[in-house]
Amino acid sequence: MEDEATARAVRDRFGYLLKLARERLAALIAARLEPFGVNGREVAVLSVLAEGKPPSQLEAAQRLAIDRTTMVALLDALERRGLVERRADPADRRRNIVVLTTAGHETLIGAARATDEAEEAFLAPISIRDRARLRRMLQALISGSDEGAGR
Amino acid sequence: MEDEATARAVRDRFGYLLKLARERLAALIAARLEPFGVNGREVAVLSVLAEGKPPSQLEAAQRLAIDRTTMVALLDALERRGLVERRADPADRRRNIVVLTTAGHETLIGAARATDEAEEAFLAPISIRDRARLRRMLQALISGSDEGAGR
DNA sequence: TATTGTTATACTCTATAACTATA
DNA sequence: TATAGTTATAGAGTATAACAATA
Repeated sequence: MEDEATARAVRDRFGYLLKLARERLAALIAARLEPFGVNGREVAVLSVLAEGKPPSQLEAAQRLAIDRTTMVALLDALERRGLVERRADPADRRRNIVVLTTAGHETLIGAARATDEAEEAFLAPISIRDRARLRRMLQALISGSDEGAGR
Repeated sequence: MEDEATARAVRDRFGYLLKLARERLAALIAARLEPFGVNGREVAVLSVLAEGKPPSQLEAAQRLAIDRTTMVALLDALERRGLVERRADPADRRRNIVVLTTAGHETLIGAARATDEAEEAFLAPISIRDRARLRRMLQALISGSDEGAGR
């Protein structure tokens, strides 16, 4: 029985570690993304639109685990800058198919590379082998829940 | 050269993995903390107050990597519920030393245990050995920056 | 002059509820 | 009846600027 039995150091908690890790990565990404005029979430949206066949707004939101109402504002901003276009789905006119414009594709190329560099800088303190381990562990921790279908 | 050279899957990015991991842990903690009437951040504050000698508001904020203006509202809420007390520092009357009340200490005991259980549930998908690895990796990634002094 | 705590304010990210148009 | 997109709204969490008290 220790003196501080109840007071496990906050710095050892995973909540704290995950918070700081994410903040550090976000800062690195933000710095490298600045020249492209998009933020990390917007790059994620552009990436999703480039993966496989163009999704509807709802599908895009689900792939990113964000709310569909959040996606509306996100796409408004991207469309205003001419990076994406909404097109009514002929097969189901309730849906908007979202596609990258040429400008959007070009922005994605540069921004994706910048994000890769930021991740590289983030991961620099650990070995290549540990980076793969870390990715696998995080994936295992995430799929422990039934996320993905969720939101 | 692949077809999707620019579109590295969003799900493979560490930003996405860290976001979802943190969300899952937060949900597990929130569920187990409900009976104690405190949230995760408040438990973190109580923990910091119990570690070593009682800190000032600013010191408590720095140890948690949160802003001192955020700490004001956090302590207001905890003090209103009788879990902490602010005491003017006799040595420097600009500072408030923040201490746990008896009720605060009792809440911390139960809430810290509940948080431990939530972390255990969160980490269940990976081996004990990997949990230690994960903690070490995250700590290495965090200290790659000059956090801690920051804010 | 600088620092601690405080207040006011605002911004980001997120979620809920209710509406519309389609199905 | 149910779904996709939208709007309005609100709630966390955070940060900035400016102020009072104190150093």
